[in-house]
Amino acid sequence: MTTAKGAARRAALLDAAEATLVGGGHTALSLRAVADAAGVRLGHLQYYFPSRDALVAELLARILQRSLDRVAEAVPDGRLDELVALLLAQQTDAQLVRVFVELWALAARDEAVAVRVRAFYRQYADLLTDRIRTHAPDVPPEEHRARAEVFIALIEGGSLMRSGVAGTPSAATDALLSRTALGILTGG
Amino acid sequence: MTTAKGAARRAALLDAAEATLVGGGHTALSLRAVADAAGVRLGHLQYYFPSRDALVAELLARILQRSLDRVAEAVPDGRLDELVALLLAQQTDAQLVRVFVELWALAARDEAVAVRVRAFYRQYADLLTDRIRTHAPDVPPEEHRARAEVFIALIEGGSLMRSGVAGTPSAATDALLSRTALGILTGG
DNA sequence: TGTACATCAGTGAACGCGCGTTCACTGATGTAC
DNA sequence: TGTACATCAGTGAACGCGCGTTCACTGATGTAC
Repeated sequence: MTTAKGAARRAALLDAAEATLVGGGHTALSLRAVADAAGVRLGHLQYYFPSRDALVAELLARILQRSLDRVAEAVPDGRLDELVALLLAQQTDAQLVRVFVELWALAARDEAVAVRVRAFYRQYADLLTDRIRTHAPDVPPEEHRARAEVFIALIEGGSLMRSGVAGTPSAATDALLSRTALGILTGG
Repeated sequence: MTTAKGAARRAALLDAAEATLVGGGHTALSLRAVADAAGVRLGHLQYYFPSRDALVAELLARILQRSLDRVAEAVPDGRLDELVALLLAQQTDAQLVRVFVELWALAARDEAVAVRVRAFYRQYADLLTDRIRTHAPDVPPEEHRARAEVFIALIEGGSLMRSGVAGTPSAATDALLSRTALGILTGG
C-alpha cells in the first residue's frame, strides 16, 4: 500500500474517479464506471478502496485540498484586484464548477461530507481574513471575517451564474462582479 | 386526468415527490419511495406519471414556478431594503435551499434541466431589472441587468454560506450580506 | 546466489438488492340511450 | 329509472439491469536466511 507502484495506482484510480464525477455527476460515480475509466477490473479497484464510501471520502479530500492549495496560491500575493481576477479566472473551468456543485449537493444531504466542505470554506475564509486584515488593520476583527465570508458567497454564487448552471456569461455582469468583490474586500 | 380527483391525486403525488427529494436528495427520488410516501402502489404512480422523467420534469416545473411566484411577491413592493430582507428571510428555510442545491447539481449534468433552471433565473433577473430601473432610471440598461445578476449571485452564494452546506450562520456576515446586497441594487 | 515464504497486485464469478418499466388485471365512476 | 359500456383509478407480479459487496483464486514482487 505504501510502495511507489501502489501510490501511483491509487492516484490513477482517484484521477479516474474524478473524471467520472465530472463527466456524469455523483450518480454516475459507480465502482464499475471508475474501474472501467481506470482500465482495471472491479475487484482490483476494491483492493485499493474497500468500499465506495472509502473512495468517495478520499476523492473528496483530494479535491478540497487541491482547491485550497489553489486559493492559497492566489491569495497572499499582489494587489487585491489581482487576487479577485485570479479567483474569478479559476472559475472559468466549467468542470471545476461542476465538481463543486456536486459537492454542495452531497453536503446538503450527507453530514459527514458537509463537515469536510464547511472545513474547506472555513480555511478559505481564514486565508482571506488574514489578507483583509493586512490591508485594513483598523477595522474590528469580526468585520474582517464577515467580509471574507460575503466575498466567498459572491464568488461561489457568481460561479453558478457564469458557468451555465444558473445563467450565461456576460461581460457587464463580470465587470460588476469584479468591482463588487473588490469592494467587499476593501470595505468600499 | 382532468377530473378534480385526478388533479388532487396528481398534486398529492408531486407533494410526496418533493418531500422525498428534500429528505434524501435526487438519488433518493425513486418511484418506489415516492409511491410509499404518497401511500399508493408503484403501478398507480406510473398511471399518473408514465416515466420517472415525466415526474421529475413536472416536479421541477412546479418548484421553479412556486419560487418565481415567491420572488414576484417580494420584488415589486416597498423599499429596497425590505426587498433584501424578504429574500434573505426566504432562504432560512433549509429545505428550500436543499432543493435548489439539488437543482443546480441536476442542471450541471442534464442540459434539459439546465435550460429550465436558467429560464427561472432569467425571469428572476427580469423582475429585479425592472425594479432597479424604476429606482435608478438614469443608468444604462445593461447596468440594470448586471446589477440584478450580481445581486442574485450574492444571494444564492449567501444561501450556501448561511444554510450549513458551505458555512454556518453568523450575525456579522448576515449584516454585511444585507448591506452589500442593497448596495448592489442601488449602485452604492 | 538460491530458495522459501509472505505480502502485494490483480482477476473473475457470484450474491442479493433496488431500480425503472411493462403489462394484464380488477373495481369504481361516469355517460349514452 | 335501468342497463350497457367506456373510461378512470388503482393493483400486483414480473422483467432485465446495474449496483456494492464478498470471496476464492492466481501471478508478481519483495524479503529473510
